[in-house]
Amino acid sequence: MTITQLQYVLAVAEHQNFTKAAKKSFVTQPTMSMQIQKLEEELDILIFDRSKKPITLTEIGEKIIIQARKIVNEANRMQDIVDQEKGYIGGEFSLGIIPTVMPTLLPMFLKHFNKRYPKVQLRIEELNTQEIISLLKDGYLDAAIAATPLNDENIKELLLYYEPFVGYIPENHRLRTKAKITPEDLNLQDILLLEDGHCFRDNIMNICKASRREPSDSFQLHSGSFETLLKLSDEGMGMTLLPYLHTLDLSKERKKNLKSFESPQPAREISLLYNKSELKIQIIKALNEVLLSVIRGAINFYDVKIISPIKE
Amino acid sequence: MTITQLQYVLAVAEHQNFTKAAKKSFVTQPTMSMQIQKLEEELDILIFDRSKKPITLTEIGEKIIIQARKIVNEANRMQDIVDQEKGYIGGEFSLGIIPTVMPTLLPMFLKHFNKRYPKVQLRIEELNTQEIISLLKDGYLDAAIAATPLNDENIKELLLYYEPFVGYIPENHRLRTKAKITPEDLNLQDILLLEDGHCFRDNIMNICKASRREPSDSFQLHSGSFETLLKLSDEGMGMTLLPYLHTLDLSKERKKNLKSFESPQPAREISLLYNKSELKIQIIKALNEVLLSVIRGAINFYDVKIISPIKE
DNA sequence: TTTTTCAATAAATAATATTGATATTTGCAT
DNA sequence: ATGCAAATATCAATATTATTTATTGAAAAA
Repeated sequence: MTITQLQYVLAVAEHQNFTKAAKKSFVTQPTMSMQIQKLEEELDILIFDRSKKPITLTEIGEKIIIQARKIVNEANRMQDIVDQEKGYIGGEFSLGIIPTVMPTLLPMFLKHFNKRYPKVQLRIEELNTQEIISLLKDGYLDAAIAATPLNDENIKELLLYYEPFVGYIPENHRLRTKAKITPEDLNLQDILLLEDGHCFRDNIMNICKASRREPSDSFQLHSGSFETLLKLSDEGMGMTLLPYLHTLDLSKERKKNLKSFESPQPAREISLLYNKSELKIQIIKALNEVLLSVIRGAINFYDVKIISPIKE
Repeated sequence: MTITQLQYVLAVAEHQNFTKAAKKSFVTQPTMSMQIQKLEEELDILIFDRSKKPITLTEIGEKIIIQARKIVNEANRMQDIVDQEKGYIGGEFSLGIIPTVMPTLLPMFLKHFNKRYPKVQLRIEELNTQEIISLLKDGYLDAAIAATPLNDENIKELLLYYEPFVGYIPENHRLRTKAKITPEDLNLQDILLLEDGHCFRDNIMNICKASRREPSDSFQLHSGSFETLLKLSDEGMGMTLLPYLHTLDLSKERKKNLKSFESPQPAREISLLYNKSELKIQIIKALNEVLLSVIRGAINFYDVKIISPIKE
């Protein structure tokens, strides 16, 4: 059994197709077939059920790839250990970020990070929390930025910042006259929400739940971007809630509609996440440092009340 | 990097000698040298410091072998997974046993186990608790039998039995007239003990400590075998304590000198130990079953007080 | 049926591990 | 110092193994 064979098995399991797996592994298809056959022969079992289209894993094959992934991950970690010892920070690094953090945080740190660690090739992807959890566990992502706590024992969290929610209240709204708002003021009926799948939506549902209001199935407009919500709100369709960093680059006009919560402000917790296996931990630490240094200037809240990002 | 190369590195790290490592790995010395050089070149570091005699690991080499051991262990586990799936119980299995358990337990279960699992090649070694802990962690032992609890998070324990301590009181001893003895009766001054390193010695020290007597540095005779202690005791040199299973095959004469403790009897806890990585878990489970079935007939105590095997 | 897709097979080749023979180094004793 | 012994490195030859190109075979799609 060789590490290469295990990588081939993982590739086929991923693509469910020998030819594609071969391409992705930069070898020819016969190489794939033969090496996997050799491994199957050595273990004296069938890993793949080739009778089905597309190819599937056999029952034992499922267990084989879990173990194969472990071995390959540990093997990759060897280079990590050497790099760390040498103080070398470089290589490919893939980072997932949730949509509601992406546009505000990315411009703040990307340039800094690239400048300080030019040998790290960042691949950044916008993903929702569920995707992030699953991809982190499978080792397809090296780290991610999302709302926490997740309470997942396989994923470690490094706290980045607390980001309060800020109300965006259009003219003529019932809350317009209040100086500060409270969770009890909120009514899910007239809050414009992002579409399902965004944890920010769940955050807000949890604020409202915390104030003991029942969520309802009435007609709600859901959108994937805050810009849309803001426009709808400007049209008088209701209020909405924004994460603090999003409020910084609103127009003067729109800033007049902002209304913050009474202290302790409800806030979301944003953290850097990574797999407990600590693969590429030295890059993760570098990333964390850069993020913290960038954030320190922009955001600084202590008296906040953390709202869980999990659907409750 | 290949798994074979990692195995070679582990072999050299173990033997501190390329030539011996090569022999043990069934290859020639040039193979050793070249493959390890190749790995060192690929990682661009030196794993071994060849200037010292015997060869030592470099600072980074220490970290390399820890990771190498992980990878090789996980790789070995692959065959395990397949075996388990097939219900196959076989292969080499190395078991450590503490000296004070070895002679009584081994004859009881070895024949049964061999008969039931003829394809398992048991390699049994007599080791003290400290050696067992260290070898289990390093993966040189697949399992071990020792006194517990160890409270080591890397080692799992399967309880086998509780074995009470029994007093062996020669004629004319001050305790001879008592029907049953208590921990408070004991005085470390006149108890014959096994030599240092045996956990059974520590067990007894802990009984005495539990009865609030100070251990002393007076002249004590220490031996490695109970037979010696018994002979000395017969000569009137003092009393001693035996584990229950050892009392079963004493001569009629000697059995007259036995005196048990008042309930709850102080007892040691004997368990089957294995690494938390659960390598060869199916053999461990098989071993546990056989041990339990054999012990069930011989020993059966519930109202006992467990004495820690750890030096306190 | 014909075409397309995809994995298996065969034979040739390239890459790599291993070996036996030998050189080099180091420590140690004379 | 000199020679010896023990151990690792090096070299060239060989065996083994992975990979490739070309082709076949089987199953699904047109």
